[in-house]
Amino acid sequence: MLMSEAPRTASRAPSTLEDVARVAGVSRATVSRVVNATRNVDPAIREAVLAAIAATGYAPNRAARSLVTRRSETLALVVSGAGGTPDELARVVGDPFFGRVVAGVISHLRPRGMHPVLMFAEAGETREQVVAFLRQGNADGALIVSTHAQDPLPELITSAGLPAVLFARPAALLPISYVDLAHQEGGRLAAEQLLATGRRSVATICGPLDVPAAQDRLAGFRETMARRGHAYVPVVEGQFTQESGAAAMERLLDEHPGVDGVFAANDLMAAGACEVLREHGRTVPDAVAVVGFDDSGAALTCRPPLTTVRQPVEEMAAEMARLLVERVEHPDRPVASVIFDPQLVVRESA
Amino acid sequence: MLMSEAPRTASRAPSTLEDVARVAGVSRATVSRVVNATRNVDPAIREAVLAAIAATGYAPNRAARSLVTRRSETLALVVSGAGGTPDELARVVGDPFFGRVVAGVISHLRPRGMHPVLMFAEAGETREQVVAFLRQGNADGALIVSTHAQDPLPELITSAGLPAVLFARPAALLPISYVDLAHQEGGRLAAEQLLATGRRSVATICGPLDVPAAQDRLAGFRETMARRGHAYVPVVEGQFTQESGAAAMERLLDEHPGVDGVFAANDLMAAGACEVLREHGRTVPDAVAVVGFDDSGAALTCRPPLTTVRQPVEEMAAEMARLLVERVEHPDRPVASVIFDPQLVVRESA
DNA sequence: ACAGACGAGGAGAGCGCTCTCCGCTACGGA
DNA sequence: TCCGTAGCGGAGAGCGCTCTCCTCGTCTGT
Repeated sequence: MLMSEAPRTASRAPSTLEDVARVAGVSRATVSRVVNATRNVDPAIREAVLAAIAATGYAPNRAARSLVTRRSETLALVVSGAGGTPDELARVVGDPFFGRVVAGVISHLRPRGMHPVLMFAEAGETREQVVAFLRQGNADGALIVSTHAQDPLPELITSAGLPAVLFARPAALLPISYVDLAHQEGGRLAAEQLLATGRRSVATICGPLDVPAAQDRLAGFRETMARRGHAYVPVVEGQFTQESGAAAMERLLDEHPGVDGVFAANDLMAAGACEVLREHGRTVPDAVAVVGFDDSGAALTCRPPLTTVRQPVEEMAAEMARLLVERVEHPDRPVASVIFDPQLVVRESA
Repeated sequence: MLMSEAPRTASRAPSTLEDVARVAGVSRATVSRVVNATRNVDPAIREAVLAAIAATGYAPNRAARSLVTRRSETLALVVSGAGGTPDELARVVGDPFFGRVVAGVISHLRPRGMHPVLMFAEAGETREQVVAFLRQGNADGALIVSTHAQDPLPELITSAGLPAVLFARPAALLPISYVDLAHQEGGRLAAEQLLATGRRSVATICGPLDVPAAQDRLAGFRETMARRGHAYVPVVEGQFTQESGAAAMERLLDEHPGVDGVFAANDLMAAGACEVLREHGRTVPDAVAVVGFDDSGAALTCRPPLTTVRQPVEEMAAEMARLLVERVEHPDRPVASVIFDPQLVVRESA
């Protein structure tokens, strides 16, 4: 192929409905009806229109359509609370959790010919940008994944009257739809797995206690342990990072040397714990069993591979998309929430 | 906050330019000029308009604007060649490489108030969707990251006359802009590191040889080795997967038991090689040094952490965005390419 | 003091599409 | 035979914005 004159499938001026109508010898309205399959059209005319569309290489102009339908057929996927630097961004985006969210969202949107716009909001101003973006009609609604519990974005979106669905219940009471996991149930699964493998001295590394999900995981874990006769369970708080998990494990070994089972509120902390245990010569799972949470990539790369509590993230994300599309189409319906059940994935660590 | 009557920052009918004009007592044109800072406007009038905008809660309608400007102020970020199932999607999106690309793109786009639309194209039909999406004016251009060398999307886009920038040089000669890495230089860095650590019997696990990048890495590696007196270097071809890296290492150990240094053309294969070496009781780096390529997450989770050749992915992605924006604004300028230099990251494996 | 130039606001024509009417034809029942 | 009705195509009015003129007022130069 020569560099200079590339073949022009699309010629200079893109063709319009008017052009197609002229070629097909019908009115704009009829072409529109064929394009949108909006009313019965005589088969012969339909064919003629289709031929004209092919001949002219017509592609409907989305801006013109949006202008009258007041719909962009686009959703925003907002990661809120992410840091602004490329490094932090890369960390968030590179997180397998994010990948699973995107995959779930896409799986619902793609069959509908929709594609998400990716946005990241952190400092005050970028949150306003998100709201402005939606208010300008760039997107019909927002799928919001907050990395922090106290994220103000849901409130902003709600008070602007824009459709949105959250991943995880908002910290404050808000008239907004969300999907979430039965975190307590996840804590219960972890407890039962540890007890089932015969552990007698069990501790837990919980997540930051201002995060509702971390609270719930801990509560479910504790309650189940208590119900099985373990009234006291040592708890150390981590920050959902591998380092904090390692530090917590050090402390646990220090204060409770006899520990033989650990539930970490996410896989990253569990991986940190495993590393510390190995350094201390405690084999996993023989000396100490470890259960993680999330079933992230860390669960697989960890040695040994982690037994963990899996969130059906893809399904949850797909449900978010479903809820949002539904809300965009029927703004009058009440907000809804869907809670998913976690699942225990047994690998080698417990 | 009550669930029923949320405060309406944006009232029912969004206000238009017309509304603002009426409130400010000026014409639509003047308001437009203020909004777009397109011409000098009398300070007093300007203030009045600004006040009216605040009072009405006006947000410009993007569809209407796009209709006349023929610009969507949106770019598509296309991952082409990705699998269609949620699992495969999650794998691609969860790849730290993708995260770094997104971070780089965002870092350039966000200051300009632009946000990328995420699209995945795999089978034939979804590629057409991407083209249709662009032709409808949903996005002004495409940033394309192909996972396979023989991806037909660049050709499709080019022949439709749509602006696009590729990550990595296209396999076929195409009038299209791209950014790429000096892969040969990367191969050279790997060779020199292995030689610098005193390795005498060096082999390489190269990537699929239909991928230009794999060829270049191999060529750069070989040439440097040859120049340093190592005329023959055993080569085993891998498929850029951890399994293929492991298999290649097995074969290398079998055919060349004396090997004491290995350059794997990506980190995943290097990780596979490390695992096999460990199983065979060869310590890394003492018995065998291993150098990877990419500096992906695998380089860090690998035991020992990999010495590897890093691509400045964020910068490359940002440059892609820059090139594309430039091309959208000046379609008549010739296509351009920018080649980045790799960097050796020394960790523990070599 | 007057002509010319310049600067700034207003009027109005669309951008390409959807959607509500309206009109025409064909057909069925009384 | 005639009217009611269903079905389908056409006409035309915007959707909210930008942008090109046009007009008018003011400022400069002689």
